[in-house]
Amino acid sequence: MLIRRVCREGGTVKKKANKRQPSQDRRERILDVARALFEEKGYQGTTTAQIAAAAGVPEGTLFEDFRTKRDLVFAVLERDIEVYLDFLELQLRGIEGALNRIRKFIWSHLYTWRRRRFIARFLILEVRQDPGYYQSHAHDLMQRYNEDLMGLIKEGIEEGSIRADVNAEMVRNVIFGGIEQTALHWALKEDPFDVDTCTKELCGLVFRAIQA
Amino acid sequence: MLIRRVCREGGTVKKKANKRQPSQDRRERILDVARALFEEKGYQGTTTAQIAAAAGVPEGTLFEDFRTKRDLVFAVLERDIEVYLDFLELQLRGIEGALNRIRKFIWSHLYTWRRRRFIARFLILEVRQDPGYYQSHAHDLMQRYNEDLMGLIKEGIEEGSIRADVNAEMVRNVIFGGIEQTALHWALKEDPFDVDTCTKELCGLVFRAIQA
Amino acid sequence: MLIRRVCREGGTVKKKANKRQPSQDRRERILDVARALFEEKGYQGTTTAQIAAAAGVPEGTLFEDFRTKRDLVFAVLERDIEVYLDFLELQLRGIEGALNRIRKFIWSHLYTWRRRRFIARFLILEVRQDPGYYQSHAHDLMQRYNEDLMGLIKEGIEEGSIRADVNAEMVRNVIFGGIEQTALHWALKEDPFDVDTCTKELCGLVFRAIQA
Amino acid sequence: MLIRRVCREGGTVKKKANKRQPSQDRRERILDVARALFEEKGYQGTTTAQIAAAAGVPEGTLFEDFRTKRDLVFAVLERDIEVYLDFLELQLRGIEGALNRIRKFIWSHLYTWRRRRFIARFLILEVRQDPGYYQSHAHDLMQRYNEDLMGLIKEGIEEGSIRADVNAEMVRNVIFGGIEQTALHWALKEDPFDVDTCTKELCGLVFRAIQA
DNA sequence: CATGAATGAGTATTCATTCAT
DNA sequence: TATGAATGAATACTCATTCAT
Repeated sequence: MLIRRVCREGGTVKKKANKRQPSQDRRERILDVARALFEEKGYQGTTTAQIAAAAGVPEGTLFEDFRTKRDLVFAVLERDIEVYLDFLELQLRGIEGALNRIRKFIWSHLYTWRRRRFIARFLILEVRQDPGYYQSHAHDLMQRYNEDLMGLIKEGIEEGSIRADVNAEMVRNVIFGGIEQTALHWALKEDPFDVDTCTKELCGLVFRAIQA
Repeated sequence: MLIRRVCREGGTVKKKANKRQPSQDRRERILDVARALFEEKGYQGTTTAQIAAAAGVPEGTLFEDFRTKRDLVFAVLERDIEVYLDFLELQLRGIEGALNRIRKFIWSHLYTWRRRRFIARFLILEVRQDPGYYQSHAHDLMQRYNEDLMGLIKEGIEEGSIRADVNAEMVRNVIFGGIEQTALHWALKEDPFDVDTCTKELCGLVFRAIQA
Repeated sequence: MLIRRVCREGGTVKKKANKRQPSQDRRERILDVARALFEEKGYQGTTTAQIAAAAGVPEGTLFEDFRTKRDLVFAVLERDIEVYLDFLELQLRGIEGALNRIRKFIWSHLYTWRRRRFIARFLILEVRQDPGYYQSHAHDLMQRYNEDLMGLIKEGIEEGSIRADVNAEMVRNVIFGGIEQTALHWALKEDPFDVDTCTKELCGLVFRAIQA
Repeated sequence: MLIRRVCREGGTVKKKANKRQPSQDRRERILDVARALFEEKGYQGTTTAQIAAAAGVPEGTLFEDFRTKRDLVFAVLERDIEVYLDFLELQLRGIEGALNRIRKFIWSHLYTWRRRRFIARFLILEVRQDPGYYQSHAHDLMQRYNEDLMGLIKEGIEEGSIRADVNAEMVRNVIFGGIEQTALHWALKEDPFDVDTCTKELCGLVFRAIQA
């Protein structure tokens, strides 16, 4: 079965002289354009060929940096989430009181989703359907994030600033749900929201509900 | 308000009343099996061939009743939403007081999503990415549904049962968001929720936040 | 994940008015051109696109008639082998004596391979590497064919026309091997052989070796 | 005749004697692992990356020693065939009589194929399809090998030990064919054959056919 | 000479939709 | 109106080979 090769070898394959690409930049560039394209057209709607073209790399290179297309999305997500979690951690430093920390948590979340529509869209709409997501590092990060909020709620209960009779899970649902609805309207309709105002309003409602 | 439902109540729900009966049955059958398959394997994961086979109709027939596969999903959604809205309207009859009506609204929503995982999954995860959705009748129905809740909230403010200083939009966000988070955990993890308990907990939180 | 479809649906896809193709003819035509191409360029060297183009059918049609490319080769082989076995059976009728029957067997084999280079090439060179071959109907047929020759040899021993001390397996090896070498030189070098002469010479040698 | 071998015997077998040693080792190592991999997974089934990795050389190095992957297979073949021809030449020394020499020829052939399944498999199944093979040194060697057997047959005719009326070509076909069939069953089915027994049986048949 | 990252051409198969009957 | 065979566009991934260092 040597035939196929034979055919290819018939003519010498000459291409334009290629220049090397600094590898690290390249990976970042791919992640950047992939995020933009995924944001614009969804996961299924974006082809690896499009990503490669937009990043100015040959298609084969994509698969050197990322084993599969799916690995690529997860890599985009992970990078963004990690940046966000670092940011969040910094934001929460030096803030006292569970409620104040929850307020900051909400603010940071809205602030980030506002700037990175990609995270909102993919976390809410795309990856949830992918069973692989639940084994991914991105999911781990989100789990921890989730637990962070649960932790803050319980902290509040312990320190007495949050009523002991609230159901922490439902509180989390309401907070995440409120954020998600707010962000979603924007993510889908391009109807931008004001982070400070939304934070104030969401906290206004939620705190009145849970304050001791 | 929910008036529009009332209007359509006079006649039986027949869209193309002149179509001969076998066709009508067939259409329903297709919608039924399509819903089941979409629920099980998602939109992309379900082929028109599978739907046709399961419905016992030739593949070409699908495209007589529905111009495209996308139209078919939307039709499934529309039918379910319409059934739901009829149900909701009935549930709300004879209930006095905005808060009581909102409670019933939440309960109905959770109750229905619990029984029709398809609506939850597709409304939250699939159709939102489809620009066509925003022109579809399904979206119109959801819009009006949305406005219904807004109406109830404003009603409450007017009748004095809800604080005048709440932001109605954010209240709606918190309510829908809370519902969605609750339903989502279930839709994705098969972790069933109890409708009555969840209603009670969600209302407990929300009402404490908005009660005058 | 409705996006991809959406994109495709954007423009109406209009093609040249297609004419129907009588299905049975088509299958045969595909088998014919596939045989020719496989013969010319081997299995790996032939693409499904080439086969489809040569047969004048759209590529998708190939996969309606044959589930996979591999199924297609086996189908070509099976058809040819079946035709050959029918032919052989007819040739052997009314011939008395194991040696005479073996001579006819050899002659038929050479005669057919001479006309159907494809069988020679694929049976000797290509399918043997394919594990799937050993489960295929084509292989079953060849097995039976093999056993037929072994049967004739044993028959000869029983009737006393073949020496009892020969190793039947090696006799078969020598016969098939002799045929194969003869056919192979031709199959590869386009150096045609004369069926009658080769039969005479091969039988001359072999019979002198095995005759009682 | 086998004379040519004798000529090369004076010096050790060094082709590019001026090459520095490490390169020579490397080349051998590559040939060794390539043979093992080709044997195990066939030509198409083996990637140059795998070969490079197994040989512990960078991929680029492969293409310094061998212009293409195809050149590499041929090189493996050539080396094995050369080793075999040297071996054969040695085996035939001091044997008198064409039939005795042919017997040794057959034995050596079977003995070698038995130990180097690679040669059997590639010569019978893979390279024959490659038009490049017929220009390769490996093919030259096999041609000469072929002619060697033809020479022995003619020798036998001249010395009167082989009947003058046999067709030398068909004798060769029967001998090679018999060997190939025997080896093939083993190469494909892992059904090992006994070299001495097979030699005896094959010679038993063939000699009875051609003995004067 | 040696390297190994970069390259991009190449390919089997699926499936929504059409349209000749 | 109903059919279902026919259609062909669309797509992720591999791997032999090159060439800048």
